[in-house]
Amino acid sequence: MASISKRPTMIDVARRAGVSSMTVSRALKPNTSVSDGTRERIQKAADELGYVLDSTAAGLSSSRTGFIAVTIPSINNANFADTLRGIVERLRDTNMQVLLGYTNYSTAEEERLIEQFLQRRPEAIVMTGGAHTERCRMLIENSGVPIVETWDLPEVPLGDVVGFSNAEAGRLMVRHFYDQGYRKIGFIGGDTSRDTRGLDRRRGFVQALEELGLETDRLIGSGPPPISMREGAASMKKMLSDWPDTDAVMCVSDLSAFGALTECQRAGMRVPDDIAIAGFGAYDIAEHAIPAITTVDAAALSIGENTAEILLRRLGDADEETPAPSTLIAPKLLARGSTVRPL
Amino acid sequence: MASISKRPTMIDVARRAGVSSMTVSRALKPNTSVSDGTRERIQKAADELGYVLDSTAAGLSSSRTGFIAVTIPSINNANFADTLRGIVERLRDTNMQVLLGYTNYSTAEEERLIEQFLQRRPEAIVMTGGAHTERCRMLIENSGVPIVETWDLPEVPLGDVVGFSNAEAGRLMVRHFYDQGYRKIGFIGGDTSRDTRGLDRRRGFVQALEELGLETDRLIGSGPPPISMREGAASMKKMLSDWPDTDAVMCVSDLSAFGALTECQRAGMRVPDDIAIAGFGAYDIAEHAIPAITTVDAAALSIGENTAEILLRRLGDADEETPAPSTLIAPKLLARGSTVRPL
DNA sequence: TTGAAAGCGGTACCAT
DNA sequence: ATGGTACCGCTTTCAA
Repeated sequence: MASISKRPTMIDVARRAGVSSMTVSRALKPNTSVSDGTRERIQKAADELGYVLDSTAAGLSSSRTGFIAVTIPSINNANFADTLRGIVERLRDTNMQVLLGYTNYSTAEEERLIEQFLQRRPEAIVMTGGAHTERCRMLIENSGVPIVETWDLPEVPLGDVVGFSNAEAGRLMVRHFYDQGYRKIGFIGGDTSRDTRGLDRRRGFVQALEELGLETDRLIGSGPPPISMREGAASMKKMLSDWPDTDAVMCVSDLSAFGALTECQRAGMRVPDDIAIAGFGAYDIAEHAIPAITTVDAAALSIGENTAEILLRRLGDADEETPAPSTLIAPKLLARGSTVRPL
Repeated sequence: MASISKRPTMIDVARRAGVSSMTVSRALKPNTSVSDGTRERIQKAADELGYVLDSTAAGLSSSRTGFIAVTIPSINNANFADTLRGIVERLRDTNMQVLLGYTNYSTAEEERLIEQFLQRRPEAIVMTGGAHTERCRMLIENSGVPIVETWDLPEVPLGDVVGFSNAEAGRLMVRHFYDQGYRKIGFIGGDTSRDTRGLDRRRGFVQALEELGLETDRLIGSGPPPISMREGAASMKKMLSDWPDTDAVMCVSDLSAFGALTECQRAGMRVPDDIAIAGFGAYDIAEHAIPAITTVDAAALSIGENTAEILLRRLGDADEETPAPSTLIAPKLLARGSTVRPL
């Protein structure tokens, strides 16, 4: 076991095993040419000393840090958590590790994080969305680190993209409302540029209303993200007060949709008979609320898995010949009791 | 700007500014003795070259990596996310960075993570709970890295502790039920040793029932964590089928409590008139459900903040004289409509 | 299969 | 206030 003093190094292990430190270095990694006997001896010596590889030194020497930097807007968000999980789980059996940061939906904070991360020499960077400060773009392009942008379809991508059209998600919902016979349709949230994805959903939503020749002024801004149940409830209250005859509302997320739903129920309204409510994100709550909330599933987990796959292809020894394709996810509408009247 | 070739190093900056690399090193950190003029010149040269510090090299040289490793059971859990946020936000203005891993409630996975993290030479490690594999304990003790265990009161702590008694949380709820006149009281979840905190809540719960001379067999196990709405609903179904006269149920978390609540509502039962339901964790959903769900608030955010504070005291240049105290959090019961009958 | 030597890019330490 | 130098612990490279 380790003595009370300094941590043992490869040289200590080498000495104990009667080999050079170079052989120790090899023996500790798979697929290296070290005779079985030597490898065993070295492994034993390392165990006895309680040796632990210093990947800081390894990283400096090899200029491969094994870090993948990932920024998400918020940790406490089931969608981004799922994407992160997809990345982490796909990376588990590699020697890559995720360096996580959350931006709190702020591009300034994102810039700060990226600047910090770049000092760690990550081998790739995964970001949520395509909205970045000018300086952030510059830092990234300057660094030459491969990028994947997710959850969005940036107009000027920094690298690969694994995302979907948020505008399309909004459009899908308008069509669903329309098919169900709703005509006085509103939207809650997605008003601020901090949440560009929410903003895009609202844009697509409004655009689809226009195409159908429907009114487009039933829009309630719920302020800066994260938008949760409280904001959803407050916004619905305002909606009902400003446009009492509204018959369908999409909320920027399922959480705010649940808040809106409870607000309606407190007001004694029946959902969907008096008013239809829908959300976004396919959260658990949407499935379990009574009535269940119609939502759009953007395949958060799959975004993460695809992202990791692309990265491994870029970094790993995988077939470099096939360039990793930008992956376009198709958002799916899940119609449920909060918008569909029982027969 | 950076050329197409290799990243510039301090030596490049030094050359350009006409100083030694040592002076560059100093100039790039605050509170170092470098004349204003020199510092400016160096800063300018660094900017022009697009220089980015390599903290891998810095870490190797100074044996201060700036990493704090943190393991939590699950990313997608508002409680742990809040604790993490408390840590990260307190650390933001320091040069410490969080290295996050999630164990999926598995001590084996925790061991794997810790082993990986130790190679990064973190300056401290924060873990959730006090349950670890033997090997994990050994690795940690061997490493000499300062530890904080959170969300629990381990019998044999590895270092500092910022937590609370989960058993007490269970006891609190039994007393509340009793005060409200409930006598046929059950518990959902917390049956597996993977979630030792849930298990402790259930233990305290059962113990308090015993002390009051009440039946203690209305226990539904909901299987391995994470326990969410679906499991809560299924467990409540079983509870109502096995013990139809149950009049109060605590669930291991607010998410499962919400699932249980919806199950009761689907079954046409009134809450709390026919049955009372309570949860744990003070999630948003507990506040916004109809009726609002009685819960226990364990101050997740504050656990994180306290943890970070302790770490900074241990690592930083702060007053070393006062040894950082183990911080005991008192869980608070929030009584709400799901257990309290209106007058 | 194994080893020797030269860095990787910074910082500690000691001079000046 | 600034510079020189050794060295952090490992891997790359080249030789044997």
